[in-house]
Amino acid sequence: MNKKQKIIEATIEQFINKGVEGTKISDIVKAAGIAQGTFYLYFPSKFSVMPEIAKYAVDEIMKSIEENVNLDESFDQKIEQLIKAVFQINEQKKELFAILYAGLAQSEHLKQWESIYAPFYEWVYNLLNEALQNGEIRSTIDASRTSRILIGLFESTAEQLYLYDSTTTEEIQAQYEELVKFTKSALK
Amino acid sequence: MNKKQKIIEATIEQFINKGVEGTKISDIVKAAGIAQGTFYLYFPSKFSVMPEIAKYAVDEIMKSIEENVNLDESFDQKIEQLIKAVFQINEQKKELFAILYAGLAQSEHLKQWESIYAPFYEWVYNLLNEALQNGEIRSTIDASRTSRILIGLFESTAEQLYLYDSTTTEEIQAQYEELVKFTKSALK
Amino acid sequence: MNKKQKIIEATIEQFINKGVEGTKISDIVKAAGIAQGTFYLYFPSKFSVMPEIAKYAVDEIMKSIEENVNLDESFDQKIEQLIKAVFQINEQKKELFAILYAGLAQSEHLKQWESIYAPFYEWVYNLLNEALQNGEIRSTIDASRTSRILIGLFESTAEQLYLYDSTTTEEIQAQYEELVKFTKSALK
Amino acid sequence: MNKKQKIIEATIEQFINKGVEGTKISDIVKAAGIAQGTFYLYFPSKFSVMPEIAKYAVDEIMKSIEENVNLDESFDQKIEQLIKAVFQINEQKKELFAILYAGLAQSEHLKQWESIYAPFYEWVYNLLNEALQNGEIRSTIDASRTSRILIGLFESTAEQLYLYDSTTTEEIQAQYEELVKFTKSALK
DNA sequence: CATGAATGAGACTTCATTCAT
DNA sequence: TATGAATGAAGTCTCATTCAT
Repeated sequence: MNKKQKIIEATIEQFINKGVEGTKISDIVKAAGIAQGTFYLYFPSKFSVMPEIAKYAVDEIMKSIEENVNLDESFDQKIEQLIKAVFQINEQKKELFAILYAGLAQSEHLKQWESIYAPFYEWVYNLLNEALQNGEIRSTIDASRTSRILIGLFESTAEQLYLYDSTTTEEIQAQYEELVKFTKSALK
Repeated sequence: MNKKQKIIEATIEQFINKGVEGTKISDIVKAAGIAQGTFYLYFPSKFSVMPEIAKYAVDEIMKSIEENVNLDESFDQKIEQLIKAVFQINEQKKELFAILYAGLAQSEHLKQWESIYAPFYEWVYNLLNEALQNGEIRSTIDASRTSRILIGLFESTAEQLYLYDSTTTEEIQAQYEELVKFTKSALK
Repeated sequence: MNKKQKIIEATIEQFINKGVEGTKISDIVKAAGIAQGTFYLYFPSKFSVMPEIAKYAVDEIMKSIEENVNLDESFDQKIEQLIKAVFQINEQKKELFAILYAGLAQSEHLKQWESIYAPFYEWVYNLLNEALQNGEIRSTIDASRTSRILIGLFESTAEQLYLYDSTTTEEIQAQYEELVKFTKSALK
Repeated sequence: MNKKQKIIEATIEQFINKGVEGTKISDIVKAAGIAQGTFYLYFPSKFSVMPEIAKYAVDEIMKSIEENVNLDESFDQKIEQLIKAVFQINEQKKELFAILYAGLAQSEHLKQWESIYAPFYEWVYNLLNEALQNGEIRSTIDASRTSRILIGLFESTAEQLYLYDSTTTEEIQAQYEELVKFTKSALK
């Protein structure tokens, strides 16, 4: 594997284990099995690895969607599956997403993340557009604006649930169902 | 003003200007006009000032709600006004909320923030409960769960808008209207 | 002794022993008997100690002049004594002056050194002015310009001699005499 | 051009722009258009390029002398022209000479520079010798010693003038004239 | 001869924390 | 309580040098 990829993977691992601020460059290079100076050949700082991590996270989201959502089913079912996909990936990679959500609030890199998140936005946008054409959702919906609203809605709800280690499975299931009802109703 | 209050205000100011990680204890004491050692008489670290900041932020949210929401009007109007209140305070204090949202993702303090956020949750919870009793929203709504969903929905949408300096007023207005429609429909 | 003074003395000592570039901040603080961080309370870098060193060197020059030059004697004798003073101090502190001459060529600090060297310039200027009034030197001399020429002449000659460890005493004596003749003739 | 020559020229360029200590090997190889490791095939360190730079500088001095001094004219005119030549080259290459003067004070390489400077010393030495034979200067002059004194005198005066960016043309002209008078008088 | 990615020792600088006053 | 000079551990980053190709 090339060294850049090694650095990215080691950084994700260390960020998850120790948090962004708690991670030292020396932790990263140790985990990556490279020399201290080598890190700086590829990135000027640990923060500049963040976009790569965001790309990885969005890839994971998209993979989760692909695995969970059956495009042949009804719109309602696809919404359920989509929410399930978001919940699942947030559960599996909760530390990773905690890092991303915290980092997202640092506006300096927002522009970059706009483009990194694009595949997710687009997927939801297309879903809504198709549903609009099929008359499956109310015609007053603006697909572009609503795709942003939906993504924020799903992620904020998932975040609330999974960042608490103490949340029970029943609790999560109940909140999932509430969110599904809420969303379907919102789009009707 | 007593020194503790001075420290809290100086910390908010510095966190907003330089970010949490970028703020040094020496910045805070300089801004507060106190000696370096004095800080430690009140707080063990800059992070331990965070709950005070969160309290301040929730106070600001509640003030914005009180100013914007007329409890005598219809449920639909109250929802509109509530969203307006959330948008307004996110606009006015966007750096402050950026800090909070970033901090929220660090699960260590989530428990504390649960209780700090309580007034806001409760306000929305009561709003929903009353609407349920008046038959103004669908009866399948769980007021407690939905209050969390709504708060996440409103704040994530506002955050997306205001953390971009480049978002236009028209864009914000349009997104506001989309969100109002979305929310009303969700609760119907 | 206060810590700033300790730093200055330790820096001179280390610069002389190891050269400017060869001296580490850690060498200075070790020699000064203070903590690493303390250095930065007083100076932002080792280079910023240079003006203090230049002041010290000019003090040494002026002390050497005071010790060697008898103001009551004839102009010719005072010139001889002045050159002797410059030679003596260049011999005694050759490493210190080597550092200064090297540093002088870095134009960034020249303005500062102008003012630090002022006492020496002024002393020579006054000497020439008095001699002009007494008719001891040719009237076509501009005291201000010639003071700069003389200082350059004396220091460059001394520098050439003392920076070579191998220069013999006889050689130095002969060059001293040649320089005295040269200077007297120049001013006649 | 061969790579060694490329390295020398690139080093001069970089030393002038960034100073000796501020220049990295990587700057040199970039400017020379060669690979990092290639530098070490020709020089063991950046400092070891210094003698080559000194040779270049002395070549420049000698060229300036050849251009400015008409050997057929009177001794007084030749002195004027010589000083003009030194001033001119110090003006044109002030950064280069700043580097040399600073480097000269590092005694380690003085021996080498003795021989590099030889052509300049010799030229002045011959000038003085000839003038002695023609009775154009006082017979008490030792040509060898005085050639060193003169070179120090000219260069120190020029250095003082040109290292200050702010020195005016009039000021330079006046100092030039004072130096010419001074020198002629010294040799009479 | 030439390359240039990789190395890693080590200097620099910061800054939370202490403690004598 | 309050002060602020001093501390020194710890992390960042640089850059000369190497060596497999």
